This record gives sequence, C-alpha cells and structure tokens, in this order.
Amino acid sequence: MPLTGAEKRRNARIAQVLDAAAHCFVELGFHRASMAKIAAKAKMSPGHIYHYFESKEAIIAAIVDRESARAAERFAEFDALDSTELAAVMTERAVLSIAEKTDILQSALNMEMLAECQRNPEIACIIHKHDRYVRDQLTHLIRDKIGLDLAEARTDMMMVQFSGLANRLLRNPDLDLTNMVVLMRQTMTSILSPTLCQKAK
Amino acid sequence: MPLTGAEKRRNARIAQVLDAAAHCFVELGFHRASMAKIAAKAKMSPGHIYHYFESKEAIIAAIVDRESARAAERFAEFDALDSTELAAVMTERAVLSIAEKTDILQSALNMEMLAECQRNPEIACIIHKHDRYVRDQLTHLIRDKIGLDLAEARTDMMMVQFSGLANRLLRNPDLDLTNMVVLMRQTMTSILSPTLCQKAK
DNA sequence: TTGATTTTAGAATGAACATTCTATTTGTTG
DNA sequence: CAACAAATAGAATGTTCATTCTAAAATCAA
Repeated sequence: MPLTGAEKRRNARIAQVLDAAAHCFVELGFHRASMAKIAAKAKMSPGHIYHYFESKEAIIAAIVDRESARAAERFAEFDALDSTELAAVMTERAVLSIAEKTDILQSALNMEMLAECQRNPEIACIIHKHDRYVRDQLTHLIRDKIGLDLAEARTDMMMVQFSGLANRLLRNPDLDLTNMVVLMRQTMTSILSPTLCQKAK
Repeated sequence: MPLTGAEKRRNARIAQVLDAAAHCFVELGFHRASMAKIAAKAKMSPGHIYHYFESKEAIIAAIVDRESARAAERFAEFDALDSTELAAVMTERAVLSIAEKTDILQSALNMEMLAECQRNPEIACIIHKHDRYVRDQLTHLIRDKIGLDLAEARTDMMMVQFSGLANRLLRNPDLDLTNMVVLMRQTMTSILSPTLCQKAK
C-alpha cells in the first residue's frame, strides 16, 4: 500500500530529527547534545520533537539502530568464489572505509554506541541484532560457498580486523596506511587459509 | 625526598577520588556520573573534591591518563628472542586480557575514552601519548631485537588485534574464544612473518 | 593550650536541561 | 467556506547538576 501524504510528511520529519541528532551526537556525544540543539539543527521546536519520539533515549536508540543497519548494509553484499578473492575484497573494504574522512568522525559515534551498549540493555539488543545479521551473512559465505571449517571463528576474526583498524586510527592518527595494506591483506589471507597451523604449546 | 604526612594524606585523598570516579564512569559514563555520586562513592563532600581537582573535566582527564598508563604498563615488559615466541606471547596476552571479567567492564570506559578523544583535544593528547609509548616499545622489540622490516606497520597491526578483540567481544558476547585462539595465534604469526607475500593486484 | 592553618561538610547558587503545557497556525474535508 | 483535526512554536515547569560559599572541625606550631 502506498503512503498517504500525511505519512510521507511524518516520515520526512522523523528523518529530519534523526539526521540532526546524528550530527549533534557526532559532534557532542549522546549526553551533551541537548534537545534544544537537536531541535535547532532539525529546524523545529524542541517540544515538537516529542510528537515523533517519546524521549531522548528513544532518539538515541533509533540512531543506534539506523547507524548499525547502515554499517551492516555496507557489509552485506559480498560474493566471492574462493578465499583469496574474499581476502582481497575484505582488505580493500577495510582500508577504503578507513580512508574516508566521514568514517573517522563516524568512529566516535561508534565508540559511544559501544560504551552505551555496556550500560543499556535496549541498546545492547539493537547492536547485537545487527552484528548477528552481518556475521550470519559472512559465515554463510565462508562455510557454504567457500567451504571452510571453523567458519564462525573465521568470521569473528575477520571482523576483529575491521573494528581493530578503526580503533587503531583513533589511537594513532599518524598511522601509515600504505604499509598497513600489505599486512592487512596477508592477515586476511591467513585467516581464510584452509589449513591452520595448530601450534603446539 | 620523602613525603610529609600532609602530602601523603593529600595523595591518598586524590587516589580516593580517582577510584570513585573510575567506578562511577564505568557504571554511568562520563556525563551521567555526577559530582554528587562521585563524592558519595569517595566518602567526601562534593565541594571538597574541588580542593584536589579544578573541575569535573580535570577528573576525566586524570582518569583517562591513569587508565591509559595502566594499560600501557601491562604492555611494557615484552622480551622475545624471535618472532614465533613473540606471536605466542602476544596471543596469550590478548586472550588472557579478554578472559578477565574486569577488562570487559573496562572496555566500556575505553570506548568512552576513545569517543571523547575525537572531541576533546586534551584527551586526545593524553591518549596519543600513551599509545606512542607502547608502540615505541613494541617497534623497538620487533625492529632491533628480532630484526624485522616494516616494524611500525607490524606493531600497529599487532595492536589492531588487541583493540579489535575487545571491540568484537562487546558486539558479539557469545564469541567462542576456544577456536579464536587458534586463529589469533596464526594471525600474530603471520604478522610477524619475515617474508610478506606481496599479492599482485 | 592557644592561635593559626588546613581540611572538611553541607547548604546555596545559578545555569542547563528534558519534558509538558498552551496557544497558534496550517491543512483537510464536508 | 466553515468546522475540525493535525502540526507546530515557544514559553513554563521542575529537576539535576557543576561549582561556589560559609562555617565548623581537625590538625599543627608555638
């Protein structure tokens, strides 16, 4: 069924609030971004926001959901024939996402989301849901299409590289990406290597 | 020169505030932890805290400094003869630090510190200082003791594994560490492998 | 002990904030 | 167009908070 005019306007308004909130959250964090500032950015009155969201917490939850969904989307459509190909694509993706300036700002929001995740069960639930979705896709690819064992562990390890790289860039802003790419590709390849060297203790 | 009684008392008081602040920050985050709550936890009056810290921001900075220094300490005393040995020790360290419950709670604080790092130059400075210290130690070991090239990149890549693992555990609380250890060791070994496979595009 | 200094508590202050309330404008429908 | 409903603004409310102020208690020096 098509949306009525009123519904369309309502959705546009909600998106307007979310865009404004995302902007303020990136700049100030969840708890220093006031409703007044979000309202100003969204070009509506503070009181009016409450016609679309029950509370500021609800806005935070909606932002976490939207941002997680977007991140998951960017991950969703991998399609590789073998592990070498997947390693290359994943490396490219990891380095590319880092190279964009926007993603570095986005990182701050991501970190805040993860911090919130430890304290707020509702936020935790949202984040875990999206993470599970991404993992399921990737695990399916690794296990069923490429045919490797330990697919879950390999998936998690691949994802360690992504979040680790973002984290690293915050801690070391002088990071030299050029040499990093070589190592990242080698690492991805190693994670997807069919034979794991079981080192004896 | 030994500390006078007054100085000792003062230092103890400061530590008391920092312990209380750390506790409240882990539980509530920087901005929902009020001075009143920190004071209650530290068993002193809110006003009195201002004899030791100029502002709440100063307490946050002190906590970031103290926690970063502690994390750096835990990293400082590596001493390996070859890359295989280092890979094993680093893996053990990474998995061990994750296995402790305390570190998972600590992770929330770490994430919040990194988020703050993007917005507050003073915090950024503190975090980058400690990160540089750890990197210098590890790079020295890899380049001068073990004798590998691309030491800085390898160092950063090792550290990607640590922060990535902490990050991953927040997003996927069901992570299976048993299989992960195998992959982590293989990854560390691969990063420290003398010959890097330069994949052609 | 006495006077001076430091340490401490707790109330007072003023600002910022999330949320609610009231009224006005805008759009819709008969 | 008239009546109604939805959308919107902006002021009002009550709370929470960081910080400051005031004075009491503890410590120390003589």
